[in-house]
Amino acid sequence: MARGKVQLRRIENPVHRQVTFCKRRAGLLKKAKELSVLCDAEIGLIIFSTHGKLYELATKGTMQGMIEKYMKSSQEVHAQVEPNPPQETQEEISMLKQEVHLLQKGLR
Amino acid sequence: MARGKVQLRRIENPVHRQVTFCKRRAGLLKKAKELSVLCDAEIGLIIFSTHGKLYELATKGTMQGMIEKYMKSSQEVHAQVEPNPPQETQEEISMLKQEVHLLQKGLR
DNA sequence: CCCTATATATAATG
DNA sequence: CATTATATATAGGG
Repeated sequence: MARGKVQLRRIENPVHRQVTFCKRRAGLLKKAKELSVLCDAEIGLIIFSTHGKLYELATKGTMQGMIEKYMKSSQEVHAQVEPNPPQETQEEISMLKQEVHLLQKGLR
Repeated sequence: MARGKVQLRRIENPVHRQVTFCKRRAGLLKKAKELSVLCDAEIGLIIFSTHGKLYELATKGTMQGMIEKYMKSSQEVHAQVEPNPPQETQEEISMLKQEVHLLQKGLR
């Protein structure tokens, strides 16, 4: 955007990072509100800055209500599919499977 | 944006609304990821469509962890327990590791 | 904060 | 789903 393309990696300069954080956070919140209004969706957005400061948005009702609704829906939707296994764990499985595959090829 | 300015109100035409929902939802998720990476922030995003379908994003860890952190930070007194990774998953990892081991021996 | 040049997002259309 | 004309978002710089 604007006078310089941006790299998709952590901005090292703390001042730049802070400025960008403010601007983009505002933009993100605006977009979230728009999506909610335009498409009649319910949105909950939680942001923790690097230093742990909390920013939030709940477009309908409260964040609490949002969370509760999420809990229920989440259980229904992917209780069996991908419940709690952290992404990391899933990735480990993938890696291992791939390795097994390679090793088996190596044996032949 | 684009060939026509947008009114900040609910889109009545169900088809248009659905299309817009898809596009903007994708955009919002992208922006959220970018903000997270660029500014090293932790973001949790929950979206319920008009018909109650859930879409979510947690940029670090799980949504569960995000929610717990939120609970503490917002100073609410909602103790929430996160279930542990399923044994099944852990076992699968063990099995795979062992298999890798055996195959490696086989190669020697 | 405000501005302005550009990068992006996306409404409308093919 | 791909393209394209415009509307927005925003990086860099006062």
